[in-house]
Amino acid sequence: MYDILSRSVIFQGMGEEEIESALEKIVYQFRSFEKGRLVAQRGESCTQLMLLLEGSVRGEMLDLSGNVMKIEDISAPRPLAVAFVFGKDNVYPVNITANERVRILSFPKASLISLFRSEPRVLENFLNAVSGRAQFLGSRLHILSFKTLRKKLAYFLVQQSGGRNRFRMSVTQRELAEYLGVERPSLARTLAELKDLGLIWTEGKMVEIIDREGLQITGQ
Amino acid sequence: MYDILSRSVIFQGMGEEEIESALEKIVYQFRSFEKGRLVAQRGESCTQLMLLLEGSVRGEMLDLSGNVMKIEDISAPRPLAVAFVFGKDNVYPVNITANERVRILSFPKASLISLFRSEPRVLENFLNAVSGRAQFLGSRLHILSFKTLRKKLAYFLVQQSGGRNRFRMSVTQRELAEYLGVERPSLARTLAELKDLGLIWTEGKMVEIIDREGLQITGQ
DNA sequence: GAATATTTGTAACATTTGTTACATTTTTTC
DNA sequence: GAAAAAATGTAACAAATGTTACAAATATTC
Repeated sequence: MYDILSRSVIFQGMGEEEIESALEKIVYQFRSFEKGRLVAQRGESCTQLMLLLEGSVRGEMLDLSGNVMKIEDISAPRPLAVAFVFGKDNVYPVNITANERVRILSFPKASLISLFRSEPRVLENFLNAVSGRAQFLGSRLHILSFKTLRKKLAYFLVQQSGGRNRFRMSVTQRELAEYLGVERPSLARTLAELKDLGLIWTEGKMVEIIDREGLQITGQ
Repeated sequence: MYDILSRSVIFQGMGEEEIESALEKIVYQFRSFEKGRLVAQRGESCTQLMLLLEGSVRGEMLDLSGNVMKIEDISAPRPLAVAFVFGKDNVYPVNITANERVRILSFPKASLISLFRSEPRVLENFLNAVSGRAQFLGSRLHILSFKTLRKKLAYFLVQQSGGRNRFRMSVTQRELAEYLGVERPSLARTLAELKDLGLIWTEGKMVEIIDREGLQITGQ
């Protein structure tokens, strides 16, 4: 188990013995859920940091008409809901459901705080995790704040390129469409427009940015 | 100054003398910026926690075509970029510009960490601030993930109502439209649709939810 | 309370995106 | 490497949203 923990964002940078001795001093709990079971329910108060040891879960919300909207997938060894242990609204924002059999290590908030005291590395890791979460959400929000799909896509491509002129798309069109909040055919259409305009060139998953400035200006 | 700090999210819950003696032990810096000056530039690395003592700043990005897009306004005594002191990408995501003359208290990351050690309350406050930021962004993202404006608006109204059937809108249509990422006339049109459907009733800024379930189901 | 600024309601039309469907290509599985 | 599954390209049409403009209502300022 300690090998899994040492690869998690919360305990990274610590040796297995170090983790073991740190955990001896605090209270924590093992929990297992079978496939399809509810790990946490929307609105339920979040008083523990949960760390996935094995398996994966999905966050999803459902409206009154019964539609399920998948928000996110989380796999071991990631923590669940790092941003909801602290802060004002200590309730899960979505239902969390087991995709398969999962094993979870669960730390009450008090244990977490005492870990912060005894292990500065855990505190730093936790701060990094929550901050990273906020950064990720901020960057998603940023891209969604563009009003037209062409702008969203242009911004995404420039960001994805990381300054290089040729790069490989790391996601499928379907995934990218979901990320940008549009339908897949709409994305394909806009991608074709950028190609027709001579701003980019693509072959399979390879993308070449031909006119970087034009790409950034496109759509005003 | 200590009175301002005691009202900030970072030092709240601490008395003025307590704050004063905590600050005596660490390094920090005062800075001032005139109206219109750049407080921090996009891409610049963020190594300090900045706390607005006076005035307000705005976060904005600009693309190569020179268009300015306002992201957010921040007023004293709020901290700037709490989520960028820690985490992987320690760079400002946007330009931060002074709206008027501002005074800022600036804590290097090392000072912050030593504050965390000596003042558990500051640590807790900081954790709450970053978590709160992630929660805020997550909830905005959540609302933007609805594909149609009618769903976004319905969700917003249900959320805003807080369970009550009559409530006062706390924002103008223009602000709400910006929040939802749509144009103001589009919002007004959709609001009128919800009224025509008999789901809500409005007069001035007062809103009454007539058919809560219908509102939640609307638009599937 | 008169003058001014801001907000709201609404309309016509342009543009963008969604929807559905299907053929083709690429990747994965066995 | 053949078969199956997934991903991609594209088209026609429907629906939603943007754009622009203006009048009416409301709030703010002096």
